[in-house]
Amino acid sequence: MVAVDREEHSRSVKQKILDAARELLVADGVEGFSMRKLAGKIGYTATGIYHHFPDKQAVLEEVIETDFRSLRASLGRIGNVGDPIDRIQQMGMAYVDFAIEFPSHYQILFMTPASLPPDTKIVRCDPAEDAYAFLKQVVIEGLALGRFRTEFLDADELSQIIWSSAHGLVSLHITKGNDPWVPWRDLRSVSEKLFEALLRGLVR
Amino acid sequence: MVAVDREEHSRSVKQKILDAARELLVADGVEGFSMRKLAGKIGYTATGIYHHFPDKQAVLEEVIETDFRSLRASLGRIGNVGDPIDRIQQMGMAYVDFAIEFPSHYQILFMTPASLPPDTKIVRCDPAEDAYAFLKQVVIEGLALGRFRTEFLDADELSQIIWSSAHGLVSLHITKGNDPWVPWRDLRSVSEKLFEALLRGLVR
DNA sequence: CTTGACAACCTAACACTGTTAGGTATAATT
DNA sequence: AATTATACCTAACAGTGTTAGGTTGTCAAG
Repeated sequence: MVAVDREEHSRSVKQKILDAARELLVADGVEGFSMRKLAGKIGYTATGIYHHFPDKQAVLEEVIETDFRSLRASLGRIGNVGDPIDRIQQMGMAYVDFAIEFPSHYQILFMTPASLPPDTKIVRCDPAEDAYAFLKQVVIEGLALGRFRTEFLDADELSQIIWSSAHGLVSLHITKGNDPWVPWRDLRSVSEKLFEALLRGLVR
Repeated sequence: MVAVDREEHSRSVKQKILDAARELLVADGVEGFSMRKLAGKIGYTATGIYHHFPDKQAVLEEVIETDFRSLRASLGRIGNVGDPIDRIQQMGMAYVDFAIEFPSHYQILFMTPASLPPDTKIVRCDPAEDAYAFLKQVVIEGLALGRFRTEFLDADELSQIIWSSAHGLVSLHITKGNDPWVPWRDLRSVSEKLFEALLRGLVR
């Protein structure tokens, strides 16, 4: 076995870990995800994983980063042409669809506080950051076209308003979706109505 | 020491635990809250607390229930008179103010999935449920007065839309409030603008 | 006044968690 | 053939919530 084979093998082990991690995350959720369980799924001991990943967070981040590409693709597919307001609505729906497809991913990405901020030096790039940038860019276009009411001048303020609405719906569904005292309506259809109403209230 | 004194003492111990729990929750957050730390604050051992509370969740619930009364009072102060749309806006702001004042409480109440639902028999009454009921009642009034657009007929759908918007803002602030890549605007002023825009898009 | 009961608290322990230190065997390189 | 490094292991640490069982001290009853 030569060095290149060795690297290849290490890469395949890493991939095996990631696949098992995704499976475990989907099956057992964020709370049920543990290094020992993950290791058990591939016949390893928990410490064995630390030869391929620095820590638990790194494993989860890599799983999430991979699956997050589907949202990136959806957002990219919406493109740069057409009415910015329409595109914001479409982006919102893509965002909701991602949360529906990967609720545990979403939970880690958007519902878990980042550990204390002294990570400032090496910025583990955050997919959430990209999604925000995507939205803000379209908001800026809308502002340039004068599509918003005159009291809205700040792209960050507008982005935060829109992002919050989408996040509120999906995060409540994730945390309270099984509580019997909320007669939940279909998430997608409510989302559409929410975006329509909100944007109607935002545009000029 | 007679029986009544004994009860009184037990109650004061219970109160001491609750006070320490509130302090610990505010200081160290949800993640930093542990039974051993809580016990340490009052010179007890962790197990000692279990003679006054069945488990950790019960301690937190009682702390939260107490402080939640301030939101209940605010919502009650808004009353049953006046324009329902105006009242919804006021309720939203009261909700936001509660989240600002008690972020850790809010995190437990609205951002943590209730443990598996077989609690169906003995319903530990959930303050979140009350808040939702408050909102829904005013939404129903608005519906009765024909204040909403004709496509909105369902009080639950409307309530969920409005609740989501409020929740999205405050929950993102709590989880991502320290992330440097979001230039957060003032939560209260953004909230006001969000509610105005959303309600403008909802009303007839 | 003694006995029994009960409350309130303790120490130990269990089953977990993420993570680190240190050892071992196997494979690749010199 | 000797050395080095990889990939894995066991054991352990410091936590977590929680339970079992023992030790007080104060109460109520005989």
